[in-house]
Amino acid sequence: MREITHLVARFREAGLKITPQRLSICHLLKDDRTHPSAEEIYHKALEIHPSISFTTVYKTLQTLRELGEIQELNVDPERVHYDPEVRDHAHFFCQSCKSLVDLEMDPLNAWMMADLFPQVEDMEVHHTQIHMVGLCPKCRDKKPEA
Amino acid sequence: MREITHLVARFREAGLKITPQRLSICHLLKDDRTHPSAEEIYHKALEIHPSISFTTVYKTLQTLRELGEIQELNVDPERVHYDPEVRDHAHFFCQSCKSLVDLEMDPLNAWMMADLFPQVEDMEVHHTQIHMVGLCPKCRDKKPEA
DNA sequence: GTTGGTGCAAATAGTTTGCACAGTT
DNA sequence: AACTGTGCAAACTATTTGCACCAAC
Repeated sequence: MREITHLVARFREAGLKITPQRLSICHLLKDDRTHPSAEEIYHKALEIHPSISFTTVYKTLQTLRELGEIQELNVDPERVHYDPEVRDHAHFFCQSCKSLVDLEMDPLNAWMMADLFPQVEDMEVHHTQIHMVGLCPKCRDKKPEA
Repeated sequence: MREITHLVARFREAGLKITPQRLSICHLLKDDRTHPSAEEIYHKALEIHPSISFTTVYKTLQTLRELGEIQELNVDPERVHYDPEVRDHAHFFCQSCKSLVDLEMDPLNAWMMADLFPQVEDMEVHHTQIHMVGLCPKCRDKKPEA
């Protein structure tokens, strides 16, 4: 997700209006590395706009996704999470505490990915999601099993 | 997913009963490389057991997942898909026709994955999902854009 | 006979939409 | 003024559960 000024320009180009709600949602997303769900973004937005609706949040997220400014993550079977970082990178999802953290991937490796899967030569790949699922250190220690 | 005889043994060990419905679902899954959804499996099962319920299919899928005989794929935001192949491998999901195909990955590369993400050393990784999302050759040609 | 399974129907929850009014341009 | 965005409420859909009866063991 790019600078707010850039987002504003993109909204204008697309004939979309700049509303306080949208701006707030953009600001909220920009600094959030926690991969929030729509619901979580809605609750944070409520603190700024006590009368904002979930619908507005939802539609804004759709808009930002269509503009390619955020990406949706489908790791958590229970809900979609949103990520302001659109460059391909990996994620670790903890099945216990549901936390979702970035896994850095150096550009060289990212570039190598396509080579690992020669079959995708025929496909038009829009994005790649690499998800590791399991238990984070905290949750692993909580459940010592036996 | 292993041989049916092996599955039967595992059911017994776990104190689970061998019912015709379960056996049929296992057979259906075993030969299916299309990554069906629960609904699709249900419809195939209906042809064998005209009175089978979605609930039974659903619960059997849960059981097989708990036994580690199948894995759930979270690529399609609209529904969960099931895969009888539990070894780590990648998938390509077509956003247009919703097809989901396997991307082979040689064992060496699979093994390398962990090295690409040093951060996961602290995590207990249960499984890895690599998803490439975009358009398959057919759908790409259908939408020539401009 | 005991225990777990099946199937029906209803509940749950995340997501999506229709529409009237309000705000941006 | 024109047109898009907002917010409410309702619809939708995949998923999950409670429970009475049935079947495997």
